[in-house]
Amino acid sequence: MPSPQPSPASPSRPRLSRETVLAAAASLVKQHGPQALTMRKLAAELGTAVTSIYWHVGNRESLLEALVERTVRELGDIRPRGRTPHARVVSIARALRRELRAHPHLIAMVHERGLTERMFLSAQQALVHEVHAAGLRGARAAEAVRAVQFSVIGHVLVERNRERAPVQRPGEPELWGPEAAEEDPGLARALARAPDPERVFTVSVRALVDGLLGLPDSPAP
Amino acid sequence: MPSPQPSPASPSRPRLSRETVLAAAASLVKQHGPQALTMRKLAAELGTAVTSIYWHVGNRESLLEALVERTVRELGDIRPRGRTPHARVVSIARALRRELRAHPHLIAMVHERGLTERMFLSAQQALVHEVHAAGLRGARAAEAVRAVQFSVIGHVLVERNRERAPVQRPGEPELWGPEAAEEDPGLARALARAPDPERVFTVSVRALVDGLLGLPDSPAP
DNA sequence: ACCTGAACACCGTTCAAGT
DNA sequence: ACCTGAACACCGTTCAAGT
Repeated sequence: MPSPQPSPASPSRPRLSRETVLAAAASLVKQHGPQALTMRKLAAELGTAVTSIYWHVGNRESLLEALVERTVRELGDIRPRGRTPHARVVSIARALRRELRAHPHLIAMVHERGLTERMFLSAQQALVHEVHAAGLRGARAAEAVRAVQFSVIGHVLVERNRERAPVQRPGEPELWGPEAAEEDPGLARALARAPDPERVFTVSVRALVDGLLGLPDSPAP
Repeated sequence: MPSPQPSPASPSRPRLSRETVLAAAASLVKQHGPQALTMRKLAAELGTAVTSIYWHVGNRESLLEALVERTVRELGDIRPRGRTPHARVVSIARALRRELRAHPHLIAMVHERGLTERMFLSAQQALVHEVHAAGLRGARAAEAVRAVQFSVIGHVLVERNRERAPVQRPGEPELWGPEAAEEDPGLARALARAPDPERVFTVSVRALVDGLLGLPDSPAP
């Protein structure tokens, strides 16, 4: 036994492992998005031959799948805040949005790979609890939970798309010039500005929860 | 002048034009999505050399852009139905959803290319009208319009993603087994079933509009 | 058990050359 | 004005061969 660990081509590099590959891949995705993760760039990053990666992770698709699975597991629990069910549901929605936005590239990847339900399990259970507290039961409760869930995912997807394509042509300013809504200049001004996604989200969720649970100052039906 | 139109390599094929290229590209996208539109497949479809396409449309990206622009122009006007502003806003939202779903591959493409505002102009003006009729003005009216707009786009995006990845793992049935919510078996049953997107959409939009305009049977604030 | 290079079948795009 | 093939720089993946 001349050497316990026969040195590979580049002796300084530590042995390749599934973990190393996943870590490097995660860093590439985090920095430049999934489309920037090519097997060849990844190999270059790791200082190995492209084909070595295949030994450890199978192929590109299962590499991405493993990445997604890992991120979903890392997603934190949701802690509702507030006194009324209304306030607590809104707080869950906001927390959900924050978590999703913290992993911008991964939302779409999770969705495409069918892991959305697992990703939302913790939030879903929290929502069930609050919706119950608000007096909803059975199918109606389920509908309320799913309405909130869909809305949050939808908003985050819209926001992501907007961020990727910030330049809007023709552009709302031109569409909502002073003559367009002369009877309500305040509205025209508001629509001419770029929307504040945070604000749109909050307004929407509040209104949605109002509609689902009954208005905050009115008793549940 | 031996021949008024010197025949190309394949004499049966009519002369290539920007229109022909766009039509063939549109058909490819409609059938198999944007990722199936490769310049080489398109050339094969048209019976030309790949490079001929570049002469007519520049490159792949501007080809897709032209496609999107054309679809946006084709999008029909929205005709609100119903007696109350509430009903009419809901009808606009449903019409919007139907139009978007009629061009499944193009929603994302429109969004990525920043044409969403133009695409929504007609609907936005209809929404402004209804929201005015409901008594909202200025910034509040603008918020309501945008809340509806974001929600519809969001829902359609979520639905599209779900359709592309119909298999959910672990799967809600396993997550919502009988013991999970024993105190409300109706809820557990409802959540164990796959959601009906149409139903979730309707419930969400109704609740959202309730919250934005005031409940349908209560006066506007 | 792990790593390698060569090879295959794909991409989008450029360019000089044809008519 | 329009069309062409050759060439370039990229992909993901397979495979036989090395240690």
